[in-house]
Amino acid sequence: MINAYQKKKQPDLVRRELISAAIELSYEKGLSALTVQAVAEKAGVTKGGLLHHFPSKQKLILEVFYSILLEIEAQLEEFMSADPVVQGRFTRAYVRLAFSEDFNGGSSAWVTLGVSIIAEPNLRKIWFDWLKERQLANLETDNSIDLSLVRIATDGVWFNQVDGTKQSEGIIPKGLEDKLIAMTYLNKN
Amino acid sequence: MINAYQKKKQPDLVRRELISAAIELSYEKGLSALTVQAVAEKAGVTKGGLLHHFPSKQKLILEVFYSILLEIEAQLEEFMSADPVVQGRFTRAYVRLAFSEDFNGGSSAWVTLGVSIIAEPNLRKIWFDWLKERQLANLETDNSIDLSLVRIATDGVWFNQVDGTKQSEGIIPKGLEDKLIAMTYLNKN
DNA sequence: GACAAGATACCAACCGTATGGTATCTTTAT
DNA sequence: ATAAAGATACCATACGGTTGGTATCTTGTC
Repeated sequence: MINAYQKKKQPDLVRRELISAAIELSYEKGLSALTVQAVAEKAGVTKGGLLHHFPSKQKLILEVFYSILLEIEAQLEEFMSADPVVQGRFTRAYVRLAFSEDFNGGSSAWVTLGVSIIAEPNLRKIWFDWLKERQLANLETDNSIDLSLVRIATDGVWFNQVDGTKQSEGIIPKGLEDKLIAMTYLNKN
Repeated sequence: MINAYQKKKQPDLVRRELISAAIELSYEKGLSALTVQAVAEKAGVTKGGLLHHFPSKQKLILEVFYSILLEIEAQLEEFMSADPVVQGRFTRAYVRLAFSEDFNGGSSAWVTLGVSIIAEPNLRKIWFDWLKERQLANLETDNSIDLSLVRIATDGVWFNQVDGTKQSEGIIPKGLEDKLIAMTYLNKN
């Protein structure tokens, strides 16, 4: 038996591995199955190894949450800067993000984690604070009631996608993305 | 000291008390704080007492979930039968429910529990199955893409209301309910 | 209407387990 | 050599659930 100590050390990789393990676990088995043991195992590390990187479970979950927020933020930026029209481009980015493959599909992981995590009051606050702040930052280009409607509908899309099964396709009609995007170009109602 | 055994027995009341205790707890402290101990205490009963009514924690949560579904169903029925226009009335009831006082406000409890519970894969399935079924039942009156959009937007409203703070008023614009209701009367797009 | 007798409601104490966390060790990297 | 990465062993606790007991409620019988 080869000694487990003799693995090559790749701390950053392990860290990332731990975070995605946490995401996947919470997606597959629910938040209640998110034990440090299970996360560590899934990442191919022992509990001690995990706790070396994250001082507590709370901190782990927090970091997972922030990493998701960061990725969302990055993708939003990307969509926004690719959009030639200024008016409503934050809202459009929001829509496109919800329908993007990275967001649902195979790695729908962090969609679910987002929802799961909103079940926890402290994380809930972080999320809504973030959302509010992003909204304020884009007040000048995305402030109509119609754009609000689109964004809220997008939350609904997001929410319905949590259901991993193909069933959501029955709930979210084909062509909804286009319709929502189109709505962002109509100013005034 | 009076013996605790000598209290009057009110099984039905205690049962209800336990269910609302579970709802409130999950709302205030998150799903992770939902221990049988805490629920029992909040309901003024011992753990043994709780487990007499509900054979397991799982069963308790399930019953809580079903009780919420039942109430939602009842309120939907009420809204629908009060609606003179047939076309789109399921969708309108859905909208009105999301904005109703019973649904958020003081007893926003079960809103949150709804979301919390969706974090649990097994309950998630029940929810989406129910939703799908309701949708099929109202296929003839509520089948356009526009109505789908309204319903999905309503999910978004619901979702944003989970944030208990007054902040949600910044996200959900005044007059959105009227707008959504109005949208249900436009057939064809 | 009284009363036995079973059923129901609930309490108090306990149990096994699994979990988050700590302490300490070995190995690798610099 | 020193620090970081990670393993192993261990601990205290809190959790879900069980058990056995004690009240109260309900029902059936006379």
